[in-house]
Amino acid sequence: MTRSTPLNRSTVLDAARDLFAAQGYRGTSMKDVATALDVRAPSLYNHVDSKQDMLFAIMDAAMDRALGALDEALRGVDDEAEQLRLATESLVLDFLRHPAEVTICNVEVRSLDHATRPAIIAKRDRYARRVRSIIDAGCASGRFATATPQLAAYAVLELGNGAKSWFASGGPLTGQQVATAYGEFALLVVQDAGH
Amino acid sequence: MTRSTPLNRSTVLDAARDLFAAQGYRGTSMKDVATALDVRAPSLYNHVDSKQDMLFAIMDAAMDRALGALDEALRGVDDEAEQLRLATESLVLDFLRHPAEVTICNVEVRSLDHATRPAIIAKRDRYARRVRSIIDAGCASGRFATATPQLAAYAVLELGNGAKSWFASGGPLTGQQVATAYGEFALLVVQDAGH
DNA sequence: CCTACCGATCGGTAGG
DNA sequence: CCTACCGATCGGTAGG
Repeated sequence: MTRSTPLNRSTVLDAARDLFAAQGYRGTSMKDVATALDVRAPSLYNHVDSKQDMLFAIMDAAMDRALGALDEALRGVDDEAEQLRLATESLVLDFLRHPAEVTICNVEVRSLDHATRPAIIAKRDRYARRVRSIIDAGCASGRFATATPQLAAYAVLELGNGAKSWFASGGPLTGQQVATAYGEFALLVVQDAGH
Repeated sequence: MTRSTPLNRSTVLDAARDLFAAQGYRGTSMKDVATALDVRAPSLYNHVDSKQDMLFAIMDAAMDRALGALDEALRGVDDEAEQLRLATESLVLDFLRHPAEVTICNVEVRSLDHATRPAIIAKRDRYARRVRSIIDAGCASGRFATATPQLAAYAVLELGNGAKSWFASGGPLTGQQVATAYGEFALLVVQDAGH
């Protein structure tokens, strides 16, 4: 009888990801990760340097993936309204497809070593700044009409979490249907009431 | 020289709250809490039963406070649009005034004992259901016009987190200004695009 | 990949 | 309110 999953860096990180998301970084032991893979804890160190190494690798890859998806979604699109809609859909779909990574990125920044935390924060800020700059550009061109563009940006960035919560609660819509609805919400948020 | 803060259940819970919010429940030791109060760890047990007791007490009180604030905000208000605006403002102001408790309620449900977790989940669901029922009522009366009322409810519930993030980043507006803006956003979200 | 083991820290108790 | 201490568990290493 062979092991259900081969043991390598990728499968170790996948197991750690699921446990970190469900129980938290501090609430997960190396033994927990090893047990999920049906090995003993010391064996993990053949594939990862440390528990902290796993956390950073998971978060860094998740941020790169989200940033790449945003780039891809916006490629060749000039209209600010279309940019905002597509950016929101990209964000929502990323949250729905990768809820474990997103939970970890939201919660475990505080568990990162002081040495590596700034690198993750920088990528998170880059993501936020892209959304904010779409909204600012739309306000400058007159395409959007909100008096509080900064607040609108934070509201839009939070929509992914709303979609994730809804999806986790077992709602019946497909991911694309949810993403489409939230893309519409984002466009509404950048319009002042009454317009 | 006397101690800066008197030691009683209330001050112990306040210290635990700040540390749980900043470092997480599992990332905070009884010694950490005791050190913040300038005593030794065993002394805490004169005021609380256990670490788990502190977590539950903090979360339960926070949920009761939020539910009470929502009741207060909606008292005597019949129009669904005004209800949704006031509910959103109440939610946002609660998030801005009590960011530590809100962070704990968002993150540490998984750290609750299996025996006490359902009680907290029930209160959180009660809160969500009130917001959802406002939106459903507004859709039924024709006051709102969204094709996806369930998704709108999750989006509105998430707005408080957006406000909290924005506030934590050092934005220059007052809490009431942020709450007012997010109250407007909520009303926009329950209108279909183009209406 | 394993067993055996390290020092450190954990929540909590005894007993005053 | 303290000191002293308990068993359990932690991340990680030695050595094969």
